[in-house]
This record gives sequence, structure tokens and C-alpha cells, in this order.
Amino acid sequence: MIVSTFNVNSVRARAERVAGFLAARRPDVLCLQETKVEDALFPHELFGPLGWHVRAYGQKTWNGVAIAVRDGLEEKDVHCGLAGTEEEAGRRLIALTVGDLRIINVYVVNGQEVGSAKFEMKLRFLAALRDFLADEISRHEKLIIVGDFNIAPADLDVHDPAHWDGKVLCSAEERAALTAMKALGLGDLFRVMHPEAREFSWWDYRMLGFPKNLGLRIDLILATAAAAKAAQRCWIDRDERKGKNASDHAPVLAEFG
Amino acid sequence: MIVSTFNVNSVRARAERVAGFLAARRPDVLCLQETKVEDALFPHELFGPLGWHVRAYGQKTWNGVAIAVRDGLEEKDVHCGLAGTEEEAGRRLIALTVGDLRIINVYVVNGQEVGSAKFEMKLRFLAALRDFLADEISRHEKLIIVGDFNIAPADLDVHDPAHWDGKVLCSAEERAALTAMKALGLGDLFRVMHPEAREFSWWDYRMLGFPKNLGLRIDLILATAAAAKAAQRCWIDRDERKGKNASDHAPVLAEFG
DNA sequence: GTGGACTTCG
DNA sequence: CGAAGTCCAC
Repeated sequence: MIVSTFNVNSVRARAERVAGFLAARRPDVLCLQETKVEDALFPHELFGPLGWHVRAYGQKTWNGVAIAVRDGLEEKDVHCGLAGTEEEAGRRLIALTVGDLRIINVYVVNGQEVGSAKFEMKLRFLAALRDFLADEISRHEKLIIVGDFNIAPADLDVHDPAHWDGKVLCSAEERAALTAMKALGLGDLFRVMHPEAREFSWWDYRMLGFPKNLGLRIDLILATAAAAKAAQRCWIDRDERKGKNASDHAPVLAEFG
Repeated sequence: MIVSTFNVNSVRARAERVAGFLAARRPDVLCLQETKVEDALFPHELFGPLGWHVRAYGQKTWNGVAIAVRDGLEEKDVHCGLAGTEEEAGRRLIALTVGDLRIINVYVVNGQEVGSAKFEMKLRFLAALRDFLADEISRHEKLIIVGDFNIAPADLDVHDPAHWDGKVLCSAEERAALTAMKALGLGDLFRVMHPEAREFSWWDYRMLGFPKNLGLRIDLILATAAAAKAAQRCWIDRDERKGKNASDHAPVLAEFG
């Protein structure tokens, strides 16, 4: 089974790209972030004819997550929202179970700048996410949490560590919050499988970020030991960031046996 | 020689449509209205590779006219602007000569509503245009003035004359102003060649105007006797209004021998 | 640099 | 309905 995470930066603006990705990679489960659309307007007509059905949890303008599940597979225990964070942070989490795999899809708040009010909000969000995860892990042995974490775990995940040192997405506090989540028993699947690879999943639209490969790896798949044991591959589909009308993120994929 | 007039409703938003039109119809001269772009940002890169060069006279957001001339043909006596109208009406006129044919390209003000301040401004614009034309005609025997006149000359040019009776684009005052221009010795080429045809060149984007054919013929080619004598055909390219990303106007074309 | 919301205009 | 501007976020 292939699970993918993809921050699409508007599912409506990215319609053809997402359709092309589904047709080319045929993930069994596709977790989307930054759908930027309220549920009533979610473009189900994009997914249905291709053979996927979608659980969406979105809002106007910002944020929004969704999970597309390939027809034939059945999802259960769908859960929307991260309690206590939504008033200030919006709709950023959806979870469901396919077979014996619990899948949590999250869009972590960006945090704008270290020390800002939004940065404090990000830390609160990460604390709430850790608590939520602890509970989920206690009830699901085989679990993954995927999405845009807006944190580059280590210097190897940054094109220019000196330039990014201490900045938002790379600060010690954010990395500590991610470490606290991993301490619940989660492994960073791409890094486990590629201990030395300097690959990225996000490149700023500005300043020729992608052509110059000025990227960060902030889109992650964290897996419990039971899920990681089943994992066969984990890779970043860098090609999806190429060309016109691309998102600023590339999808990350993992195959489970 | 084929001359065409086309209100593109933004030359940048219409880039692919305009390129397709040039490739398909290969007009020697293409007069554009509502380019909606200042000259420094005019998309010359759209025309150059296809084999046309452009004289533009535009502004931000509104109005703007341009003339594309096929490479190999040379334009002279380029004239921009209609004196005395620009402060209130913006950039709406450009003229040039190709061979012995004087070509004036105009985007007449819309006028919003009969009796409004903008309607009075439209009448002032039409008066200034008449004076300008009188002078041009005195100096150029073979002359055409093409563009979006925002006037349907007669009831035959209106899908529902009763509904439009007296309204802006169809009022007696506007039609009288057009008649005054024609009185300088200009013929409405499409009407001269198709005395009975009920064809339109503009359909409102709203209320399914095109699917229901709720159109008006407001895009005209007026020709002096010498120019009309050389005219072989005049037609409206209604197909260009079809499909996605179309302008609300169709191009009008004329072939001169 | 790209997207969405809102406003203005036709 | 669909342009472009302004504003805001990332």
C-alpha cells in the first residue's frame, strides 16, 4: 500500500496537477494539506472519476486538510480536528484508519517568525499535537502521522543550515517539539531509510528557490515501530515540484507491505 | 490584406486565445481594445515569435489599445491618443498607416447608463472622435476606423430591440453620434456587405449571454468609399467567443484587395 | 511568487 | 461572469 502526503497549496488551483499525480503514482491514500476550501466546495468531482473518494476537513482561504482513499479500500474511525487549537489555528488535522493502519494527516502552523505571537501559537499547536498523538498511539499500534510539519528536523534537511540557523522552521524549540513527538515511538521514515540523503520537500516560490534548490525537508512521514517495520520504501517526488502551476511542496510517498 | 478588430478584455489574460487567433486567421493587422496593460508591461513576447510586432498605447487596469502588424509590413505615422478626452476617458485610440491604408483603432467609452455622468462623457468622447476623424479623412482617402464603438447601430444589431430600446449602447443619442461620424463619408462595412444579417460581436458574460445568443453588434469597421471599394469580405469570427477563457467580444475581420 | 478574498467595473 | 487592483499570508 502506498501512502502519500502532499501540501498542494489550494486543491482547486492544483486540480490538474493532483489529477496527474494520482494517475501517475496511484497512491492508495493521499493526504492533502492547505486545501484552502470549505468542505461544501471541495472538488470531489476531481477525485471521483479517477477512482478516489475524499474525506475533507477544510475552511475558507487558509489551511484545510483532506484524505483521498482509493475506491475499494475502506476507511473507518474518521476524526477531524485537533481539540483546543482550532479557534486560533484553524482546521489542520484529519485522521482515519485503512485496514490496520492508522493515518493522521496534519498541517502544522507555520509560525511566521521565532518569538512572534504566531510562533507561540505554533508551539501550543505542537504540544496539543503531541498529546493527541500519545492517545492515538496508545490505541493504534500501526500508525503513521504524515503532513507538512513546518519543521526541518536537522541540518541535513536544510540547504543552507548556517543561513537558517535559529530561524523559524529550524529553531531549537521547534526541533525539540518534534523530538518530543518522536519520543512517543515514532521514526522519521525518509531519514530512517536514507540516513545521509540531503533531499527537500519544500522550496520557496520566491527568489528562484526551486531552480537553485534552496529547499527544506519539512513534509514528513512519522511511523510507529510496527508501521515502520512494514515500510518498504520512502521517497520524495521532486519532479512534481517542476514546471508550471506546481505547488511549492513536493509529495512524499511511502510503500507499506 | 486582412484587418481585424478584437476587444480582448485584457491582452494578458487572453494570451493563448490571441496567439491561437493569429495562427488561425493570420490577419495582416490586428487592432486590439481593452488591453488593460501599461506599455512597459505589454506582452510583446506573445506576438514577436509568431511574426507580428505591436504598437501599444495602454494603461493600468482599464482601456488600452494596440495594433499588431505582421512582420514584413511596415507601419508609419503612428498616432496615439484622442486629444482632450484622455484625462477623463483614458487611453482609447491609436492610429497608423500600412501601405496606403490609414487605420484608426478606437475603444469608445461604455457610458454605463443613459443620463449618467459617464454617459455624458461618452457623448463628449464621440464628439471629439468625430472631429478627429474629419481631420484624418481630409488627409487620408483610404481610411478605416475599427474597434469597439459601444454602440449598436440599429435594431438589426440587437438580439432584443424592445428590451434594449433607449438603453445605453442603443440610445438615440449614441446612434445619432455614430450617424454623425458616418456622415463624414464612412460606411459600416459589415452592414454594407450583409444588409440583412442579424449577427453580433459582443455577448455579456453574465446570464448565459452567449449560450442564449443575447448579443449586440458593437464592434465595427467603418470605411471611407475608397477603402470600402477595396473591401472583399467582412465577417465576425463568432467561434472565437466559444469555449473557456474567451473574451466577451468576437473579432471582426475585413479583407481588402 | 503564488493563492484566495474583497472591491470595482462593465 | 470575469477582468484587475489591493491586502494578506506563507
